[in-house]
Amino acid sequence: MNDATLLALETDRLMRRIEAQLARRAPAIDPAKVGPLGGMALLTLAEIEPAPTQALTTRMGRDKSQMTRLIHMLETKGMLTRTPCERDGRVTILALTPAGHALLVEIRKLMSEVMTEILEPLDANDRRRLAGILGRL
Amino acid sequence: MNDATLLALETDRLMRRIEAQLARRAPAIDPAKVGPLGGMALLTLAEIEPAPTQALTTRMGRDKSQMTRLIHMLETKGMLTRTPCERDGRVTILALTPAGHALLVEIRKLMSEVMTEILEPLDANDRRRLAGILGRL
DNA sequence: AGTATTAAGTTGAGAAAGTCCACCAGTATC
DNA sequence: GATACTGGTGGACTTTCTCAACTTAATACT
Repeated sequence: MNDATLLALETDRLMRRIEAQLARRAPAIDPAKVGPLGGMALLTLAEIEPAPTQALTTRMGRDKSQMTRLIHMLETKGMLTRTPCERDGRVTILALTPAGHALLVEIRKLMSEVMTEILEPLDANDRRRLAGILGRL
Repeated sequence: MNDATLLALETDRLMRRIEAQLARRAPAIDPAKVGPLGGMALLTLAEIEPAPTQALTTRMGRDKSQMTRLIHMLETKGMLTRTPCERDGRVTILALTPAGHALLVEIRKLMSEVMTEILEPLDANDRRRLAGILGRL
């Protein structure tokens, strides 16, 4: 077995575990039913808010049409606002609403519970290293 | 932003990049159209072959019904064989066929191309560390 | 032995996620 | 001002995922 290949498989496994854990506990904190992808979008948006759709799209690595629909869903649920950009008539700027921020608090709490459980076999050094490495990729 | 949360987002981003790169180049080497998930399954099976369906299922972290269908697809394409277990009448043992192994050679080649590209910003030490850490998770 | 659980695998149905393509409306280029 | 490009939208479709019901086989109970 090739090293690089193994690495890809293990990354996939890790991601699946994270998603499974989240799915198991998410119902409790997701009354608005934004779904896992919606949650990801909110988390990602929080990093760069306010930002044009395009920025969120590339950051999440998803198709733009998928993003359009996701964003509209989040807008109708009151989690974010879409305001047209003044400088460029094509772009719309996304920003979280207070409700969006409130939901994020819950999502982050959940996420950190899940991650501490999953990262449990790692010591503090490993965690720092992992974070550093992922940051560079 | 919480560290653990960031880590999950970055893992997702990484996985998406891997998948996107694979999808971009896969058509060339996938005349049998096993698809990305099929490729993953073959790679994973290669690690543990011969193995019962259940082992592959848990290793891939997917739902068993999904796995049933995926495996049947791979069987009809001649990539693996399903033989009933003698000891336990419930389980079926999966094994790669020569065609499966042949396809795997291509998949691995592709995978390692993609991964060297993606891991390019890391030096050898980081790669070893990352592999070690993922192995422990 | 005879019933009750539990486990492996299959099937159905439907939701969620992802992909591909054509399109419109602004913007930039020349 | 015609042309190409970019951000975002919508339609149609495939793949992946999930949930629940069911079959058959093994195990546990007592």
